[in-house]
Amino acid sequence: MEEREISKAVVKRLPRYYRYLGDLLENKVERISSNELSHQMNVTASQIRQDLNNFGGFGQQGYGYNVKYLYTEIGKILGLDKTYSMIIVGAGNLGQALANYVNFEKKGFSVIGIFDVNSRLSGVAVRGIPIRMTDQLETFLQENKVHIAALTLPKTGAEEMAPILVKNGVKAIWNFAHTDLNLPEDVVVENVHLSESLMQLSYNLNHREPQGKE
Amino acid sequence: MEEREISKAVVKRLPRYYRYLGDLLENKVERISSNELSHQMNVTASQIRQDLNNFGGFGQQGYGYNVKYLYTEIGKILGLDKTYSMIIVGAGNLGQALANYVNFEKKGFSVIGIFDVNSRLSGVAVRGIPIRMTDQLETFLQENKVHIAALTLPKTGAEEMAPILVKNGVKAIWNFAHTDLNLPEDVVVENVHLSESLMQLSYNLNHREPQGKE
DNA sequence: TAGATTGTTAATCGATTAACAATC
DNA sequence: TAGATTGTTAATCGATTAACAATC
Repeated sequence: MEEREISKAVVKRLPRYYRYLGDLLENKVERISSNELSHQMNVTASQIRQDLNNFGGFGQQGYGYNVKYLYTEIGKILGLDKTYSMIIVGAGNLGQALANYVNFEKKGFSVIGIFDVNSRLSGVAVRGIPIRMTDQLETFLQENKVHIAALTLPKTGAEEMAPILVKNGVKAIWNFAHTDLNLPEDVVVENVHLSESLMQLSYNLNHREPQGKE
Repeated sequence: MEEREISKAVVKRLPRYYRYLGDLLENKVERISSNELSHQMNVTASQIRQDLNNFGGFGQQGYGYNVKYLYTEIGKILGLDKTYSMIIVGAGNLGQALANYVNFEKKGFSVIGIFDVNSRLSGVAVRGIPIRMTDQLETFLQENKVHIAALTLPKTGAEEMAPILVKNGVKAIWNFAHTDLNLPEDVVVENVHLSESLMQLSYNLNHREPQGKE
């Protein structure tokens, strides 16, 4: 199970490979060379080969890569051959968007609970999943195995909830709150900071090249 | 206006500095050294100083950085001293979440229109902004200066809409669709690929260190 | 002034790209 | 077999970290 450490940059590229391979698969493309893929994806062929070879030799000299095989293998590397139970803490627009979304987009991530502090949402259902009150969260965690918790609530709420989640065995947090959660090393956190993304856009909008050169 | 090229990595860190400085400001901290900030942010002091010095000397030897001043300056670098008009194309949960969200979170980004193809949403308002039909988009763009367009609609829709936006002068696209938009060089695109973020989380969940070491 | 801490140069580290021998 | 293309080593490039002189 223990390969040498894979860099963050590589891990970040894997889902993109996966997406392109999925598209190729849909278009019934059977095989592809790193060169051809590099043109489609706008990266170097060298990078593709290096990235893949972190995990093994998936190609064949003189042939390239079998699309279906490579797609499946990257899926396995990403853990998409497994299923995960997920809860969403914070049933605002964003939480509800995720609830509607995650199930659709990718099998394997199954939303089994949605929580909120707002009692007006009590009993309201999103995609058949009733919104529960946050004070029932701990009990719920004890009665249900939860792999992933998405935090779609304000900063202070997220900081309060995270340790409770961790205490009750949640090992992965998808954090949409505007804060960096400080959690034990064996808990993985993936941050989605939308306002920081928007600021990057704003930066780039103000610093882009004048349209002179093509 | 033309400094030497700033790397993507640096730009990505700026909003995080901005957030920490904002928090410090709220806590009435007047000055901070790169060393102290580095501890709070879990980065090296060297990196902070290098990053900032891409844009100028904001500190003072023997003193450190004035929090309020640095906060303001980074804000300017990010373009947060300006205002932007924004539209949201795709009025599903995610689009509505953004509409509710962007205004709150950061002044300066003002949502002036929301569009969707679904005629059942016609006339429905989100935060006082009526949802318009997509076939009115082009006219709207001609009548209103739009700086930023958020694309919160499916892949195919996004690929159709993007060129229309660009043709009518939109220079910044916040893309939530699962596709890489191929647009002219003077248009900036910031991608938020949630499913890829979730896959990274899944990867890390499956490859994290066993909890042995602290 | 002495102490602190920046701005900046130099050293190191890591990631990307190039090159090519291995091999299908 | 000859041609294509990988897997992998070596070279380059860029980003991070360390060190320290400048200076408040």
